[in-house]
Amino acid sequence: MEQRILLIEDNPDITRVVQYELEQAGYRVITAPDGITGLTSARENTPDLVILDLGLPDFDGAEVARRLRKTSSVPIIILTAMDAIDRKVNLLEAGADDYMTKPFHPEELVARVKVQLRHQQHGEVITIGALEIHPQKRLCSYNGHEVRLSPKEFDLLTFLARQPGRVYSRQEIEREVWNGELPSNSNVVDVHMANMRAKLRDLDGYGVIRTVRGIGYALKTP
Amino acid sequence: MEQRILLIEDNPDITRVVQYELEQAGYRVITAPDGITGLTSARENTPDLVILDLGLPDFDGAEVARRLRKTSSVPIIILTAMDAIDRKVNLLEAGADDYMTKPFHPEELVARVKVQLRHQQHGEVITIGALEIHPQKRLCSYNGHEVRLSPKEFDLLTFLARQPGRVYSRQEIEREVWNGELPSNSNVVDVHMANMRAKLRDLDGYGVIRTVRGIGYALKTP
DNA sequence: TGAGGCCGTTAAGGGTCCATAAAATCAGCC
DNA sequence: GGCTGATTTTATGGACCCTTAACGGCCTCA
Repeated sequence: MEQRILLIEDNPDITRVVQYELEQAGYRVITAPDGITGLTSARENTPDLVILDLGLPDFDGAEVARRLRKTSSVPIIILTAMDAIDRKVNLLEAGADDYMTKPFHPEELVARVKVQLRHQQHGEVITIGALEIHPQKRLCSYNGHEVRLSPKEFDLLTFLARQPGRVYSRQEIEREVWNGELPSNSNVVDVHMANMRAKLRDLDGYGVIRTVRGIGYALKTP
Repeated sequence: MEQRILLIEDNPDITRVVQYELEQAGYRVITAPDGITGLTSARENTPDLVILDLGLPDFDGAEVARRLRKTSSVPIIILTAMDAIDRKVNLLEAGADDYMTKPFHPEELVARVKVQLRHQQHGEVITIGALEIHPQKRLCSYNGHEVRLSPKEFDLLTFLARQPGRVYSRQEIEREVWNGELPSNSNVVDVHMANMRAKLRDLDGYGVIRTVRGIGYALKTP
């Protein structure tokens, strides 16, 4: 299926060139001249990727990126002037996946678009030893065998997998996975850990989850 | 085979010029002076491409595009006055593939027609295991046997097929397939899934659609 | 070695979410 | 204007999951 790219850019010259290059590469391009229009269009057209200029007439680009991120995980590529490059950390933090400084070669932009879409296509995979987690697909496998996890179990394991080896306290886990809404004497976390361990045990996944007495839990690194 | 182009345009002058150019380029041209006639003609003649004027005497052009799209994915090129250009996003949303602002050079229109027909020619096919989807023809088959899907069902399946395996939330599905216009407690999505599953079940297409409790639906990858 | 906390395990209750059928509404077509 | 099929709503039953609570084991420190 034809992939759609939303280009949010106020400069008509840049818009025209970029649009042409992208269409030559086989993408459908939707354009918006300012942040408001762009956000609306993103909601209506659900593009596969967004290219966003920082210097928009109405909004700060980072603000637009942040708002996009609130409702979607669409990849975002930022266009920025050379002198604004020191804010790149902020951009990546705001949810941008890549950035380019003006002036740039349109072909390079196309190349980066392809990279982002390929990432998106394959979907992130977290690998920890024999354990594989596909957050997009919500699938998990051990040694190539599927592990059927319940929703909470999957969230829990994915959370631990964010930093394998690091010990997370029950409080941290409850805050992230349960949004902090649990009675103080609940042992739900323990129960879920036990259930996951049982499922992994059936696949020789002994000791994937490590208990640190008095502190919390962690995933064992290979 | 000679390709047929349906031209829906109320201005006889434009009609004559465009028809001449297209016939010179080797296409067969069918004309219609208003929306009703155009829609009827589209059904009867199954053209390979439709050129549609926005300013029709009876209907809004976007409305005509939407109706065409309900039963066919024939490429649509919109003709619009310059001052209506800001509605272009709406047009693309309504299902238009391209647009031209009046006045235009007839040769440019012919060029765009060629581009659209070339895209069409390639006849993209999405294959997921034994499941095949032809977005242009709006046909779907399993193990070589045709699956008769309703328009909404087809849109739904095609949407899931954009990234096979990835889980889409009901919200995402409603945004894309229903344009986000659904009461918050509706379960239409579920019902359509059930109906599709029933149709696929008749062809041994067991378990093509995966339910992810608490999240949404996904297509199973082979 | 014994007490006290901490953790593992289990099973049952209650609740949420989903599948399905059937009824109701809508839209296109003759 | 009625007919047909598509779409949506409503209702019900069932599957699955989360949580609670109770108990037993193990570790640790006196």
